[in-house]
Amino acid sequence: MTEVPIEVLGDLSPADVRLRFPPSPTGSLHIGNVRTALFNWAFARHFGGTLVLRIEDTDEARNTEDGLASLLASLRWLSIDWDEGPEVGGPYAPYIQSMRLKTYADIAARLHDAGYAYDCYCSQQELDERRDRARAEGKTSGYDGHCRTLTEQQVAAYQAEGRRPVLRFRMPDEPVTFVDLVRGNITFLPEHVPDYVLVRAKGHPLYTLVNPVDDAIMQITHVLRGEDLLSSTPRQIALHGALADLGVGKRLPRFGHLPMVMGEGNRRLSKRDKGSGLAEYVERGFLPEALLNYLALLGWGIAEDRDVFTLQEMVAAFDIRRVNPSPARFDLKKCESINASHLRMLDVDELAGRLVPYLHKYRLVADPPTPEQQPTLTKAAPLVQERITTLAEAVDLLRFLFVSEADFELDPDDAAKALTDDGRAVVRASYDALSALDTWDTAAIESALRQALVEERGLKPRNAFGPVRVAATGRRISPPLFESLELLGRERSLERLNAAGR
RNA sequence: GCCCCCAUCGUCUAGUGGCCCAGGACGCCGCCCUUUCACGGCGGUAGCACGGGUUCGAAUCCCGUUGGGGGUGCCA
Repeated sequence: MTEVPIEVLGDLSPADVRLRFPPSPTGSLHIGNVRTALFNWAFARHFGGTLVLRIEDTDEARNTEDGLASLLASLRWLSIDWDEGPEVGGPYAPYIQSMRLKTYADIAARLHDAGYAYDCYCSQQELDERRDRARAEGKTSGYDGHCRTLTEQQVAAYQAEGRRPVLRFRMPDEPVTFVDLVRGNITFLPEHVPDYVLVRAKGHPLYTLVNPVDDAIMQITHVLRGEDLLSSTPRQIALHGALADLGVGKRLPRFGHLPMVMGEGNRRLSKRDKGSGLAEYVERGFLPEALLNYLALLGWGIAEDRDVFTLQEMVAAFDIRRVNPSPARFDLKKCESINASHLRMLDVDELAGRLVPYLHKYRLVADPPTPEQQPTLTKAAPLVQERITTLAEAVDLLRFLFVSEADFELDPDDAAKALTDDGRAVVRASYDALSALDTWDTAAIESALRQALVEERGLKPRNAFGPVRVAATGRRISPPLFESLELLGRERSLERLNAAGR
């Protein structure tokens, strides 16, 4: 009834807040990781604290060649910036774990010497057998503590067999309770949190060691991560305790576990799902600020009646305690809608600029646009602004303006439907009317076409302008016709009408 | 199996004991606007998982059930 309010800062001053985003450089950023990065970033920026980017590449099997470069590029595209990390340095450099192996080895040795961790000689097979048995008996599966208290003779015997030990953390025999920043109080009993491996038999440090160790060393104050890591939190808290005794790290970070991002149905959004990779969104022409806006909505909201906001607004309003703990499904339709809203919020020059790479991809404009292309693009941008959901959609809408006459072609399907015998007659009439014009602007074009087609020939606007649209733009779907003709210019317009009217 | 987390329209959510026979957004449907496609405007569709408590009063608190998610690795 009287729930204890969750303390976000405690006695920490806002500017001392330190968060981290610790991705593995495994290639394209996953959409779930983007969400995690965003929340950590927003939290740090909200308090004016520090965001650390740390590269967790100790699992060499998962790393890809240019993973780091593309990771950094992705974060930059998103405009998620970091205060310490690769390329910017910082007091705890290096921030790439494969360059910190010595540190981990030292700490592992100290943990071992102080008795916080012990050598475990159990073979994989023995582990599996005992685990299966425990499970069959309805007990917690996980390490059973077999090597916790080995005698010297037993150790000698194992070594004589040629066994190489792993380093295993000795979990304290007491419950672990912590206040999750999004879920409140959570308790784990010791019998449910078995001892776990810190270092492989080959001497290779595991995530279970390096992640908390670096959090401690780097003075991380708040850890925001996916709910999939909730069950491993008691282990990390126990490790932090041991590290503190060794003089590593000053304070236990506070943890907040973000809801999972789900894909279609009830599955976690996985790398294999369509729409799970950031690259797809870049390619389709989502705006980074819109994607981030949508991702924020998965678990967080800025206000009751509002779901479109800027990053600045998010930073100002962000409160981890207001994050919803239940899993959220990624809804592409809503994401597109948010993107469309952001597209409409852009000022025209900005939009024109953002369109360039997409038009350039199809060689419709140069990047940057030529002096001849720029004015057309600037005038065309507002014509598509309310018609597109993603930047890439503008390509088909604007192609007719930038394509060379030699490459211009009519969509066969649209031409067949619009340029019938009647349709071509309409086009011829429009050609006659427009070629008589001495001013070439939207108003003059509109009145000439209305006069010739609607009034004189008695056509419905729909039937009158349809064939003209296809003749001039090549498609039945286009920006507004009269504006389009003006932008196309007199010469090219008449040429196309003439060609299509025949 | 065992442990942890979660539970309001199809989806994301507002709601922290009376303001809620539950509000917003996306989607969907209809109408209006309209030179196409859109934008915009208006209207509609649809939900508190179930069962017990507590209380004058419960979507809101408690317990249970059911359902979903996560974990249970010499992955992270």
